[in-house]
Amino acid sequence: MPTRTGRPPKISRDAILAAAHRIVDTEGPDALTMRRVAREVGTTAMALYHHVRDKDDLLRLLLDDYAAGVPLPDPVSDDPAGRAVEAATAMRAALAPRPWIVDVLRADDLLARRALRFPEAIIDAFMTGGLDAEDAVDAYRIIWHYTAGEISARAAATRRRTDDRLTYREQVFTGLDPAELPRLAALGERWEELAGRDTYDKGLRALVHGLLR
Amino acid sequence: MPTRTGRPPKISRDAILAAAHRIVDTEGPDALTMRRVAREVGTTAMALYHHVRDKDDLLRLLLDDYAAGVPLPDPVSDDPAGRAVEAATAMRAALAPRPWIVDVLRADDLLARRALRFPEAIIDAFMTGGLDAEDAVDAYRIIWHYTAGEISARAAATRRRTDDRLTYREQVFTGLDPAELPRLAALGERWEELAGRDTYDKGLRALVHGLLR
DNA sequence: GCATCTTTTTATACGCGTATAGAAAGTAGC
DNA sequence: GCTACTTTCTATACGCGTATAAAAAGATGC
Repeated sequence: MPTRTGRPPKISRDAILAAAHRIVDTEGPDALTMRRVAREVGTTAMALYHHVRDKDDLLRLLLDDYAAGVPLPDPVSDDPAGRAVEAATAMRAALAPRPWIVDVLRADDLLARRALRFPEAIIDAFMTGGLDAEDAVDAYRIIWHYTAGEISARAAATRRRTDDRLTYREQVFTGLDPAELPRLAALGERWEELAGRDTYDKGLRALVHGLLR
Repeated sequence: MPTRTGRPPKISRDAILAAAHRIVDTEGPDALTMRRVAREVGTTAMALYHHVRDKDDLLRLLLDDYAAGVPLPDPVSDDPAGRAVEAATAMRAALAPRPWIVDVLRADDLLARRALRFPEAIIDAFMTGGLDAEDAVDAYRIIWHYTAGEISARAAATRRRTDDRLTYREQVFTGLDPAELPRLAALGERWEELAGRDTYDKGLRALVHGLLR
């Protein structure tokens, strides 16, 4: 008997998700608060908690929806290393504009249901390259850690820059003792410029090469 | 004339830092709130803001103190790759038990003043290995991204595990379609076990090898 | 001694995530 | 029609980081 008992719901998880998508799209991820979502669906913040476990849960659902829409391009290279690089690059390209996703997923190695194409492709590339299953999973997780670290560093740096703190790094780098820190002292003010470079691809290739060796 | 005008301070930055250290040491980083620190030094939360810019600033100062006490062991290897691996491993060992540091420093490539020994040693190893200054800085930043990503993933996973969500990953991995995701479907429940492994060293060596190639 | 200026401290307030308690609105058994 | 039971929603509250405004407490110039 599938009859439902209890007070009939005024809102649904889908409605919550739709509202959340609207808010993120139009006002950015910072605007996504439980109260804001509640207002959007015409209820109170606490009512949401009967449909999602907590805000993290909501973000995970949001990401899963989002991931479903991101295509994994067909591989171009035919060597395993090239395919691993391609898949990881696609994964990073999908995530980089939405660093909040990384903050949500850090713990879970990008394990959102509808994002699994990315790990699948990377693990497959490594196994094709001769690694056994365990080593391929290790390789994937290593690449994930690198990717997550790079994206969230980049996001934090951008946030910082829009704030104020151009000065903090300069502060750290002024008046270094060349006797104690010769390399850094020699770099001096160049750090600021060098630290702005996008090194993802370089690191990724080094990683893939080293892992397939 | 170094005479001070204005209302004499009741508290000092040093007192705030000392209190913060006490709190983190005895109650953990989650207990470190501005109000808690204020109570510890016998004042109100807002009074702290005349001595530190914001909570992030406080955390950075805290980290700087902490970094001063962590030794960088003398190198054992004499090849550059070995020295880079040693320095990075020491850096990670210093940070891993205190993942909150990584959250604070993500944007700044571990640029706390008194932690500069670590980048110095890593950049030096790479330059000794034949890279020019720019490539060595790139190499350091790549290693930092990897290290930061690994530490914060590990920390988030641990937090997750102490919570509840043993189930989330299982959820994602049940009922995969072997036609669509053959590699992952074949792994099945083994993921949980494989994802627990510590792959830092493996990735680090791959990275260093790839970067010095 | 008193007004002025500067620095620091306090008071109050906002929106955040979410814990807790209880009210509301249905179905089911009698 | 009444009571029990279940589910959902609402009200209230807590501690968080911190913005803003006002008060306090000293030095300085007259």
